[in-house]
Amino acid sequence: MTSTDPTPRPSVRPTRQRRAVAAALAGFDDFRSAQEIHDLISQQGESVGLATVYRTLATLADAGEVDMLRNEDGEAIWRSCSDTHHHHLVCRTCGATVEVEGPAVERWTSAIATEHGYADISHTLEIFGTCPACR
Amino acid sequence: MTSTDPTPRPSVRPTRQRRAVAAALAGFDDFRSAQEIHDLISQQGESVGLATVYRTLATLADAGEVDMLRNEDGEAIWRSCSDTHHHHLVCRTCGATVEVEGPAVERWTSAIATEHGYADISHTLEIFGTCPACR
DNA sequence: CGCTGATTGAGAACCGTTGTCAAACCCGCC
DNA sequence: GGCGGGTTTGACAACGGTTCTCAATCAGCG
Repeated sequence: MTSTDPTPRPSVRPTRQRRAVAAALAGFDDFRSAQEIHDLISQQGESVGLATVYRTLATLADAGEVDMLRNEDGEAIWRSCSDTHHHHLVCRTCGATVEVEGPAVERWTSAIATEHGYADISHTLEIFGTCPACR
Repeated sequence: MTSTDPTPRPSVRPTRQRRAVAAALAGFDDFRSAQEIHDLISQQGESVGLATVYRTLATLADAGEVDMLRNEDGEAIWRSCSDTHHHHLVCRTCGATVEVEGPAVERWTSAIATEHGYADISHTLEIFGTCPACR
């Protein structure tokens, strides 16, 4: 509210815990739940509280550095991501993930939305299947 | 496992409770949570256990008579639907929903999946925006 | 009418996620 | 190097949606 406030950014500190979460994410190339990430960190000898893992993931997601989506059970799963808009093809058995881009889909969704008079459009599209290795 | 089993269908009985859930669903044309549906039934003087509401919704969803999807918090929300495969254009302000079909999207997703060797494909696609009335 | 399997409801259990709050920590400053 | 104050953390409780349990009840059929 105070427009004269001289410190607009809350200053995110690079702590050991945040580094551990980032490292764990870098070690995966597919989507993992917060608990799995927490387990991996523990197995590597580090100790980071589960609440901190959640907090850090939420921060990273806000910053656009990780994708967060929900599996079919409604659980949140995370993965580091490229910075362009894209969708995912996820193996529902092993979690193997392929990033896919679909200009056609982008065009189709905005066309449909415009056609119905909807503005300020966003969309979610995820594809689930069984990957070659899991069949 | 017993391929000789003579009664493949478990026979779903049309009970008072199931009728109440169906009636509640018919009264909405947008997505509602199980608890909201349960509340509506209570307000109408009927008494149906929450667990029964969940069970009935799950059954209806299996039968393809209602759509179930997840909002951004991961909660399940339901709505009665037409029996063809389709997606939704949902107003993020008032919840107004338009059912849309996208043969192009269906084709695109299965093409992408096949291309990467994924089988047994399913997908989720929802479009969010602001409807004409809410702008 | 009586049988039998399907269905129900109340509440406990479950589980992912978020809130609480005192202790620990980081960083700029003296 | 030592301080000071806001940031971050972790252990744990709390929360909320969903599912499970199981005895009581019900629906349809002979």
